[in-house]
Amino acid sequence: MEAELISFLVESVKKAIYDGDLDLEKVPEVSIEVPREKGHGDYATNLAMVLAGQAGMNPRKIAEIIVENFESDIVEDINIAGPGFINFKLKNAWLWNNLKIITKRAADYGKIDAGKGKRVQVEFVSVNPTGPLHVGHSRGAVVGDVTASIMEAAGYDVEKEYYINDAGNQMDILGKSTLLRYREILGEDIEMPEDVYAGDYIKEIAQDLYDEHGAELMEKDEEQQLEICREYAYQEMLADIEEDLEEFGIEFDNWFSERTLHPDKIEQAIDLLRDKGYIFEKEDALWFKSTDFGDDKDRVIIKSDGSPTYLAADMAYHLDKLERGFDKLINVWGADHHGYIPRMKAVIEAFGYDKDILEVIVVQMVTLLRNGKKVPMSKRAGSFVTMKEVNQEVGTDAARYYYVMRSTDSHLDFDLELAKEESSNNPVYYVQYAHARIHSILDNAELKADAENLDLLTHEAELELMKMLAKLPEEIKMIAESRQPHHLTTYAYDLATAFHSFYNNCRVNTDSKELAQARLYLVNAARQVLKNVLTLLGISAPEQM
RNA sequence: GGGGUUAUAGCUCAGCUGGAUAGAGCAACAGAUUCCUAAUCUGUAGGCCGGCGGUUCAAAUCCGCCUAACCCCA
Repeated sequence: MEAELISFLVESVKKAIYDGDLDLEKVPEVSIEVPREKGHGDYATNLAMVLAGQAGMNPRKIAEIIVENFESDIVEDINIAGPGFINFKLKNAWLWNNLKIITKRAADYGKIDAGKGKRVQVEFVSVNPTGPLHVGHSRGAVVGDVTASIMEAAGYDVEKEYYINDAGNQMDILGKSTLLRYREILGEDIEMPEDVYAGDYIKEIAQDLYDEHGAELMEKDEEQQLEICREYAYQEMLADIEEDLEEFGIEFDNWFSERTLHPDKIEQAIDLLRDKGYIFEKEDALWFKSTDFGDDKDRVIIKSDGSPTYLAADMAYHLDKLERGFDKLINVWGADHHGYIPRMKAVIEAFGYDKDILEVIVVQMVTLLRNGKKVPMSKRAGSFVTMKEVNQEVGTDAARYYYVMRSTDSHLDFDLELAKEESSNNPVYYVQYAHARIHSILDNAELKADAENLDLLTHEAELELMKMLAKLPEEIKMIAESRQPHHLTTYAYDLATAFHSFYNNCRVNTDSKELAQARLYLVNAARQVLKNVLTLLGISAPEQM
């Protein structure tokens, strides 16, 4: 819709320039918005005000010229208001026709080709497999998942990836932690040191290990014991993570193991940078000269003991991503990693790519509250609430909605008790209820939906609903471009509001056959759009509640 | 000490590239269903958009400084 209006406007301006009414070099970027005030029409543009400077005329005069030259078959009324706004009122016929488009495209309605098939990788969650996913990870998981879905709907070729940090010291600690618990099960009196994972899940892993292998580990030397424990715990942890995510409706196209980078890929990445002159030696360590690319200091990549740093592996990993030919790499990171962005951008640039290929969505922290009180969480201390626990407590639909409903820039307070107590006021139920209500209407209908008399749909509430339905493609475009999935929950809510208002104003199954059939057609289109939006959010669309 | 994010109604938050009278939910108050699900709808009230400067025809939005909270780094 916006695109059509813009092209009509551009035509109008071109014509005015050609006729000599406007003195402009070229037609500028035209933007269109939906005015806050309904009285201002369906759409509006500030084009005349933007042009005022370069054309050297007052905005209202320019607006008059544009309006005089404006021709369009979808606009009912066009007028000038305020300091120079041009307001448009659409013909209802356009809205009626859009219902047919929705019906025809069905599950594909809302999909657009703005992404033009560009290949985008979204990497998210990527939690170390040393413990279960906790509530702090959930938000990034949902944000990444929904962002990926929306970008796919916007016409990008999207791949979702999980990077498994399965190499490095934390894996050895995992092995050590498991071994100590295992020996405890065998009857040893163990005092847990500070530098191990203390969570109860380690005990469970150790118990499983014992159930499978009995005491046979003790016959091996300590190095072997540690390795067996490490690998056993790793596999169990990873399986748990995959299961938790799957239950949360999150599936990845690719699970990338850090181990596949050691040591060859890492060496290759370093060699590449060394050839380009970005590697130097100092104090027995190997450094990456990231300050050449705007980082505030250079970074160690190989420590003096010869072991690679996290950054070394991340370099190799991102080189691998770049070589896979993605046009855009989107990483979803927690706010505690934001300081990592400049050095990763430096890495991308050092490899010879545009640093803007990498885009990081920084997701602010989640504070879990219970009865208004902060739940303290520390992975090391073993006191944390898992993703699974929260999802079981409030339900995955509500959990997903809550995690994605706020701007990623804002901190999120998630009160469990509130989420449960207020479940009847939960926005997610409000949206789902609209969907269920439509099914109820359709179940009760004795007639079949028919597009024959859509021109009977002229009630204010009907027009509002149809306009809301027509907005979905524009919403998808805006959300995909801004990477701000929370806007989709706002849209879902507004759409539900438009429907509930319609429901209370217009009876669908009425005595008038023609009107009933037209309204059934409208209601079915609304059902489809609600369903499409909920699907993008990964939330179920119940037919009964 | 340096950096990031946030600050908007009593509470939780929207406000897309600067635009017309700053919006929604919850809470409060007043109403609505002989009829498709009242988990709904309609209305009222509630604001120095953290503070001070600056840019602009126009600032909640952009820039600078200050304050507070959270998070990173030293």
